[in-house]
Amino acid sequence: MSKKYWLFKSEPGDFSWDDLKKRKNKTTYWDGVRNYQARNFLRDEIKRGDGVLFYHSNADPLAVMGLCEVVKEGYPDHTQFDSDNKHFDPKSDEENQTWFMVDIKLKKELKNPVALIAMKSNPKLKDLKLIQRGNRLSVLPVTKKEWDEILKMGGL
DNA sequence: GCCAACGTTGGC
DNA sequence: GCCAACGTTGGC
Repeated sequence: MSKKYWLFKSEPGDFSWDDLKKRKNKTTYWDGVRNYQARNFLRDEIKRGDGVLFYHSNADPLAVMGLCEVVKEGYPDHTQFDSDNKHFDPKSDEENQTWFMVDIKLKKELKNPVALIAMKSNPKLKDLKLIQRGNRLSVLPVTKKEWDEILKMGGL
């Protein structure tokens, strides 16, 4: 099975690249995804060893900050059962697991964060899902070519 | 703060 | 099953 590549969005106000750096083992679970298409990726497609670009949305700058690796494959997102959590889903229960998450570990920081504008103006990235109109997925696939190009732009 | 794009909800 | 209303995302 060949390795796949993904881009995860996070609002730094909620969870930033720096927050990840401070985590034990630089590892975190990726909770709070409440979109079915993204859920399907998390549950079915994202495998241990896959590469993840960590992207800051609703931020300054809007940019890919660094690389992570998937260290644990899809398992139930416990926040769906926690009524104190803002991601609580009353329609979900232990027998009816709706939402899933994976664990990712920080691998490498980009020398230069790759800004959204830079990706938009790079013709090699014209098909990147992140920059397509109306895109709202917080977990989306990236091709090997796009992955390599973004790493290059980031100075790796 | 605005608003376009999209997903979800609920009445019918 | 349709679709209007509403909520959210996320760039600007």
